[in-house]
Amino acid sequence: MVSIKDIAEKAGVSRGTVDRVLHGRGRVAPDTQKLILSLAEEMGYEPSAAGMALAAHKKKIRLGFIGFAAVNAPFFYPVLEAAKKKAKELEQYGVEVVFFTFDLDNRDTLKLFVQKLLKEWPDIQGWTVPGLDVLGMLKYFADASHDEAFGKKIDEIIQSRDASGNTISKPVVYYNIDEESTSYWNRIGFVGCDYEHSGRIACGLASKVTGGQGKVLIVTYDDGSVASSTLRIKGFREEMELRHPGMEIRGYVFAPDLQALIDVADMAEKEMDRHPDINAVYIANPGNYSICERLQKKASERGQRLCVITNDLVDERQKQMLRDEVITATICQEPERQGARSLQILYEAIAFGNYPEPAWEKTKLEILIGESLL
Amino acid sequence: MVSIKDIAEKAGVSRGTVDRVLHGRGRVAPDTQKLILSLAEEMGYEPSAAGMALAAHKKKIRLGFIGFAAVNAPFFYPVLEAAKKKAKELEQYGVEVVFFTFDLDNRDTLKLFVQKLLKEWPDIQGWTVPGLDVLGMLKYFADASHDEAFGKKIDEIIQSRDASGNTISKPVVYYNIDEESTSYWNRIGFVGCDYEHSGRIACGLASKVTGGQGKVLIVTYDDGSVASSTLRIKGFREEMELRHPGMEIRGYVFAPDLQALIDVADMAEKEMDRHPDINAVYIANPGNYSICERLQKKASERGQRLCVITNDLVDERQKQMLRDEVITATICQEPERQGARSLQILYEAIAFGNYPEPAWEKTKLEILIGESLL
DNA sequence: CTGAAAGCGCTAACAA
DNA sequence: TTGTTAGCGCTTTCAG
Repeated sequence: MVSIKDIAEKAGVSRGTVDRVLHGRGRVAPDTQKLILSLAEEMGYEPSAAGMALAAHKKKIRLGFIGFAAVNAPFFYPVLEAAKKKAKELEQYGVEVVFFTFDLDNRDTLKLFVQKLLKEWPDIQGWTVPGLDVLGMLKYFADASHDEAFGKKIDEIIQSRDASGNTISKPVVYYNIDEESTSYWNRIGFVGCDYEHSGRIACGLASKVTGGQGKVLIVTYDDGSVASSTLRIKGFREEMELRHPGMEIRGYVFAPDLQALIDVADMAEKEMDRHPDINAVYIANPGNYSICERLQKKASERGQRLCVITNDLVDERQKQMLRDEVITATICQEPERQGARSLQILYEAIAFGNYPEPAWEKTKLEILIGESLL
Repeated sequence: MVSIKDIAEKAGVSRGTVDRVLHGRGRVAPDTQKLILSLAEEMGYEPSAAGMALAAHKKKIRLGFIGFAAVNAPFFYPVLEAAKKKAKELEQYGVEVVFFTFDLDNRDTLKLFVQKLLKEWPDIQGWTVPGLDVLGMLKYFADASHDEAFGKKIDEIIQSRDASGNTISKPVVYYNIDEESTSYWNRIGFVGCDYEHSGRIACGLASKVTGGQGKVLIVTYDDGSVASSTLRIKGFREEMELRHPGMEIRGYVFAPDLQALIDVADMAEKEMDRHPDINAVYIANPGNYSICERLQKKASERGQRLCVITNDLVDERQKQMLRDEVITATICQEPERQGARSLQILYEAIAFGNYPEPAWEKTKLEILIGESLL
């Protein structure tokens, strides 16, 4: 192992100088610069991760993790758990992670969230957020609460000042959803799946299970405008047209407004009545999975089996449906990795100046069937 | 972050004493011991990973990775690549990894392997091996080559001496296959899949694709005694009997000896002729995948589609078959993780005394279909 | 049984 | 432009 000290000795300069050259900070005489660089090259210098990490302790790094309290967003439960585990790990590197969670359906949690944010933000050096327009939501919340003080603060939260007093945006890593439009902060990376690809895989599965003759009902638990499910459906359609000529889409059920969410299953049953040849259902985002049981029942009354494809693996009930073949397969997107890697990437950026390349770290799209579970 | 120094100051002792208590090395007065332990507890002491890693630099850790040169064992290519990547990473922690690879079909590589082993083994502090009886194979090789000197050395290779001069076995982490019978070395962990579970998943897939009515031909590219495929087949059968009453196994093709390997595809075709209702083939270990094309052709002559399940993802040709639906699905076992984690576990054991718990780190069993690839 | 001290590799503040 | 130095947290050796 060749260290900075070795190079310094061989070059007849101090360790500080070598450090400056290697990191391009501060001015160094061109000759020594060249000497040191070539020396580093030929001696095969590799920085010591342990040394760097130890030195980074002095930075007293604090990161903020913004996420959903998992009560009404079960998908985010494993994300949050994994983030907490990673936080414990980072603690061993002298890093503190502050968790800011809220539940969109619960104004109290939002209020607490805002209070905590107001208290803690100044010395948080970087953020991890679930690619939604969190700041926009907060602004909306501030308006709705007539909380002008908070409304004004929001922009500051993501900013810090550099040595010369200029404001600079703090680094932010997105997870789960990549929202490029929220460009008001310094997005350095994204950890999440390729939703279109997810839809293609769903189509492939449905095709194989139906012998290439799938007649498909598509169901989404949203108003049809949510990025994740529209992208999945796009992928599904494209794959179908490209490679599965025997398949057709028979219907598309979604909830035009929030109230209608409870009617989704009814609407889906009606579609099945209208199209008796439907033999596959694609549920493009997590929701109330009791729909699977209802549709499967309808199919069995006809003496058929239904291919049901879902996404993610959110609770024990869904797992049981997989085991019972009520759900044929579910496509997952490594939620644990989304929580863990987003924090890790942020840490490495702040501690060592390592910016992720490429910025999009794609999570695997895993196919799970009943037999995958234990 | 509370450090050993903080505890030492509060307890009015030196850092050395705290260290001794925390690691149970050396004798410490019972009172101070208690004091320090309670102090550590209440102050919430967590050891700093960076500090430990930096201090571990002094150990000059050298690890040995034993594996197959990937020429005739394509499964091991990604394993080896991942191990090399991990080795680069560990290099940044002051660790050197020495690679010892050989090709069982090539005596020259074996000879080189042995020479390197003889030269390097004394200061290698731990090993990573592909759970096969590598030492047994080497003994066999030594006998066959009349290389007595080497034959005698073999046992020493995995041993070192402790302070008092006693021989102790060096820690060894297995990957891919867990061979508990090779108990002559100190196996501290294993990274690999659950082969029985792999078979269960294969059965579940075949069932879903055949509407629960699969008539299955099982093919293995070995003499029927290799652990990985026999376990997979066991899992397949068990799952079938337990949960898929409509399925049946129609035939079982394997190669009684090495010569017969080239006849496997012929034998399989014959089985398909004998049982015209065969609609699924399970190829229980990697081999010559041209068999898939031949059997698929036979099926299409009958106007049928065949469900073909394979294991692992070894080359471009197999990938193309997946895309073309010649292979319906393949079940993978995270080869990259096997290479990377086995080294990481070994490092943490030697550097920090962290022994893996549980000893078996199970890799995921991933289902890949054509649409999973790009 | 305990303390003192050096050192692992790197960084950053300060002095020259 | 460069050198010096202290320090990040932990381990280990050497004295006592």
